[in-house]
Amino acid sequence: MGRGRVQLKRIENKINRQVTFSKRRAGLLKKAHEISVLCDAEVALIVFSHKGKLFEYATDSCMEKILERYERYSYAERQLVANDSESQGNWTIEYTRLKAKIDLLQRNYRHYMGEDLGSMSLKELQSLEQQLDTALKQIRTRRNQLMYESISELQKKEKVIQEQNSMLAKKIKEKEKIAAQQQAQWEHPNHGGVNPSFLLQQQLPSLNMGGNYREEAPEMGRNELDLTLEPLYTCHLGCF
Amino acid sequence: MGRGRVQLKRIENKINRQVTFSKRRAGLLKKAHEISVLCDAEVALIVFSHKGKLFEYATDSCMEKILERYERYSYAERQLVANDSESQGNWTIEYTRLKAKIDLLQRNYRHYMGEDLGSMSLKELQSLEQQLDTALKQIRTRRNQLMYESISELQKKEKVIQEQNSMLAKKIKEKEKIAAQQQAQWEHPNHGGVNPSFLLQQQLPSLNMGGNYREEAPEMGRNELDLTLEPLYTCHLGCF
DNA sequence: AACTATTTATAAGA
DNA sequence: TTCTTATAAATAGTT
Repeated sequence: MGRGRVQLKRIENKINRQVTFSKRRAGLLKKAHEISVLCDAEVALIVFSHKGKLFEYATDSCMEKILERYERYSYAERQLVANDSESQGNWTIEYTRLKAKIDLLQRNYRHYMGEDLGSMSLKELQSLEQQLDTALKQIRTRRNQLMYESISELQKKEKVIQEQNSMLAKKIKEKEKIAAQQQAQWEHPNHGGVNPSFLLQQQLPSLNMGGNYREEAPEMGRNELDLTLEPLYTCHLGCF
Repeated sequence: MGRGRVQLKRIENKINRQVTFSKRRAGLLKKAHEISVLCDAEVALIVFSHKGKLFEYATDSCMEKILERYERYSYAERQLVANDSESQGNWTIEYTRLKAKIDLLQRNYRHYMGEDLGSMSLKELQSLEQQLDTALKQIRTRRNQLMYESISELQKKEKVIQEQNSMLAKKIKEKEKIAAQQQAQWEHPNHGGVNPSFLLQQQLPSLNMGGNYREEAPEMGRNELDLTLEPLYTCHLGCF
């Protein structure tokens, strides 16, 4: 249906295939829905694109129910509701089925680990290779995403801490000012006398050093260092 | 599509509904197959008629495989369903154990497919990445090995066939020589007379043509062509 | 089941 | 991706 007769074989052009997939997928889902409504049928449609993306349609949006029904139909023996009298008979079958499932999964898993490849055909190998390649890409994308997230979180933290630091710096500056004023007041009234500000004079240089550090803080890259300064300041300030 | 626009609602007339179902079902299955082939997609289609009859299509006739893949995709929902049915049930411990095993395997498997990576830490992702990378390398090694094996086998075959060809060529050359000698013997004794070699003279040109082909044979790339010549030669030789 | 008038789907092009 | 359009396909109603 379209401007040319179509060959029933894989479309080699990638772009073309993608476009056709997009269109036909829409058509297929629509038709599935139509037959479901018009004819009162129960339809389940699952489509995985070449790239592995999932598209699905299910009557009444109840895929699991239909798949259950399908399984029941395929494995007539299967019964989920187990009454004690009935369950005994079905048990063996169910058990066998599960074991088979495990076997299949383990085999697949081994293949995904690059083991036990001897039994695979060239075609299977190529398919596996492509799938793994895709998976690896996805994993790397996810890893990068995680790393970026981690980085931006660290940057946020850095910002917060820097703000804290500059706030603390401001506080200390004010305290210094007050301290200087107090010193001036004390020094002028009692010339040449021994006074209690002796202790304060000893402490001032260390406070000034702290002041210098504070000015530099906003340009610092390592927040941990700044953080360790905080209790020191608090301690000094606590002396006043 | 048809002689009237169609309302998207259940067809009440039973006969009509049945006929429409039949027609549309065929169309739907066909389209499912087409998108699968054209776009290299994996399709599973399940249709239960109103009466409960099952119709299905699956890419590569492997419904279970596709359903497995689907289940892996919609893992979270499946988990809920599983928990529900487990809580109501008389399941034995063994059954639960097997199911747990399957869950674990499927989780790992999903990770190997590059799906459901959200729950993994950076460290886990890096480990997975490395493992997959290793697996991929092994798979590619195995694939290359298979291809080399295939190539060397073909080369062996080619050699055998070429030897066969040159043997046949030799045979024909000898036969020609004998034929030429016989002709010479017949022509000399009866000068100008009509003789039975008339028939042979007619055949010689075709034999020479065959001879020319034989000379080229060792340089030919396609053995099949040479093989088809074999019965022809045999036939000509049979005339002597 | 076949036929055919129409409606739909869609391939190709923009 | 989305729109348009020419054409192939699907199919509703009929025989």
